[in-house]
Amino acid sequence: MTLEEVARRAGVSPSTVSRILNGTARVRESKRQAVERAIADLGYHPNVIARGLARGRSMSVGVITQDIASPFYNETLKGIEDSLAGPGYAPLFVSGHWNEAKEAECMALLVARRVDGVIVLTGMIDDATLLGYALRLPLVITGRNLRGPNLVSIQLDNEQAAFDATWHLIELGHTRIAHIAGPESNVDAQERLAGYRRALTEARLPVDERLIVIGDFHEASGLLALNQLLETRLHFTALFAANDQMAYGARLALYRKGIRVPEDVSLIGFDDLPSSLYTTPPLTTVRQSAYDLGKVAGEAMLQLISGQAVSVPALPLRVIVRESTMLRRG
Amino acid sequence: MTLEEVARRAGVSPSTVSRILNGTARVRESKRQAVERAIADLGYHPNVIARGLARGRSMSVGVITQDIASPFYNETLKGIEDSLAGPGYAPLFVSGHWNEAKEAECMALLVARRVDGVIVLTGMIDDATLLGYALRLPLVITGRNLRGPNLVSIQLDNEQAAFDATWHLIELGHTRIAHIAGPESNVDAQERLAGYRRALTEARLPVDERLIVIGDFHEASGLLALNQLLETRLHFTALFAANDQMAYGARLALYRKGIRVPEDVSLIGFDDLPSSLYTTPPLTTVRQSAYDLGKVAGEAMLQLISGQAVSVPALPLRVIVRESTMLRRG
DNA sequence: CTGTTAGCGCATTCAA
DNA sequence: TTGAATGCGCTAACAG
Repeated sequence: MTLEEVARRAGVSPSTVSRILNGTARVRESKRQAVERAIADLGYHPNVIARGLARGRSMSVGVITQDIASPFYNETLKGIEDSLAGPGYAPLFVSGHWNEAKEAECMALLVARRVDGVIVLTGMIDDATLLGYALRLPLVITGRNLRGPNLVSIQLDNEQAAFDATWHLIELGHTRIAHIAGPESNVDAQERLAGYRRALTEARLPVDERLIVIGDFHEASGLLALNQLLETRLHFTALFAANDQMAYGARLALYRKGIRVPEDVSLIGFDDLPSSLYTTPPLTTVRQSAYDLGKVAGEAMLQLISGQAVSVPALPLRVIVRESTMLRRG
Repeated sequence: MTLEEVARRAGVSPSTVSRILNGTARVRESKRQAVERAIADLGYHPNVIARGLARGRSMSVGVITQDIASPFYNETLKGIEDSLAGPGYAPLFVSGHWNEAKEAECMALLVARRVDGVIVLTGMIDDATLLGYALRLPLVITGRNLRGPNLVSIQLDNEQAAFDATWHLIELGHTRIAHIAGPESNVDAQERLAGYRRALTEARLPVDERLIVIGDFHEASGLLALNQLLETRLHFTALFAANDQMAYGARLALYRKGIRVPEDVSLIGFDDLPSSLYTTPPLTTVRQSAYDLGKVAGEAMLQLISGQAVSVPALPLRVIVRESTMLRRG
């Protein structure tokens, strides 16, 4: 099924069919109907590949994610998919696996496929390289503070949200609050740690460095971190994990030791993964709408592509109080 | 950067460059080197779109999933991505949202983009339609028993695995075993229910239909189902949920009522989601390697595309005993 | 072994 | 308003 066959069957020229398909010019009503009939009869679908070649646009945007199976970024991918679908764009997902070299490969792959833009979800690529890419195609990037032409970065106020999370614990009367941080190289992790510190400081509480232990954002590291914490025999009545997955790990470690949540220690996470509503007890956490993040990123990309001014709405973060935190006892 | 510019810079014809790029024919070593230098100098990347047009192959395969953010199928997508990456294929993910009409749209979108094949992860489209599509392009489909040219279906023995899961409970001494089933229209759900029934029957235990309640594979429905079950005031000491997500919901409902797992009721799920290792207590479940499923599907697709004979390795399912099941008390 | 010549299916000039 | 001609970047005969 080609456009030419449609044209022949409708008794018009290929250009006319193309015009009708794209609304590029006015066409006599009778011809339009003939063409539409032909399209229906033949079950014709325009070849997006050919169209891409001709127009120089592929109608697809690349998305570099770290792991397509990440419970947090999944939701973001969904948001991207939804925002792009309307205007006929398709996302092309590639995984960088937290690896700078791999990420560069991904970018090359996307460039080779002539995507019309790339959305980078918190990548490892350095800022300079990224600005270089922005010279060639529109870029939307999350979790970074970058300014540049052809580039928009979407940020969430991790620092403030971490402050709020820690503050929630403080308000509940906790003074010995441990923190499981994310990888030191990760900007989000740094900001969350900073927010934790600021909250303690503003509350005139000491920051005990021994109460801060580092994980890698996965469940296993949360479990490990908590065991480390326990080995120090330091006293603490509350725990702030830099993401929900690590909170899950910590929660299991606590369970293993017979330490109750929230009676013995209050636990708060960060992300509000869908499953956090179903942990036992349901996890108090910071909601960042991963879905909205994706949606906003996709919309920004569309604006970038079409040359419009981009406006990025604020993405609010807020503490969702559930049952894993409670007033300090005694 | 086009192939033509590379040719000019290397002092050869475009065809020669193309041959070197594709290994289509032997080329004099000196020219090869000149071309390779030119490619490096220019930072040239072949235009996959143009190549697709010329060859009639897009080097991409469509993947129809129900929800790109599904914790189970995520892993599968990852497997697909990995298996396709080697030979230079890229997956194009689209979500059907458990909706037959939407799925048809997805298929149209994929056809319009001229994907070289489509992998359908347990779709809602009926078999006949699917066989129709298989006339036009290679199809790999999971969770169904279909035979046909240009089509391979990958199945897991859900019935046997559900039997094993139920049997595990029976061996632990449970005789009153409830089941939270998946949607009646879903083949996997049907098979799991059948396996549950067969296990009871083989153990000469009565099948109490009131102990079977239907969910939709999401957490919330598991919670709801359990509450329904509790309202009947029927006695049961074990529960088999047709997937882990519903098991999570059920587990929370139990927690809310102060019913202990596994002391008061043993709980077993199905899927072995990554997070099932971190629930409290860690969930006994049936492992189906979602990742392997994807890998196998991707490999089958590659074989189909290249016209090779397809061989689908068996995908074993097995019960992973963790801490949510125990011997029946008293 | 290599260059020349046609398309792949479509959008887009340019004329009419 | 419409058709004919041209080209997007590449591959694949076809000659040599």
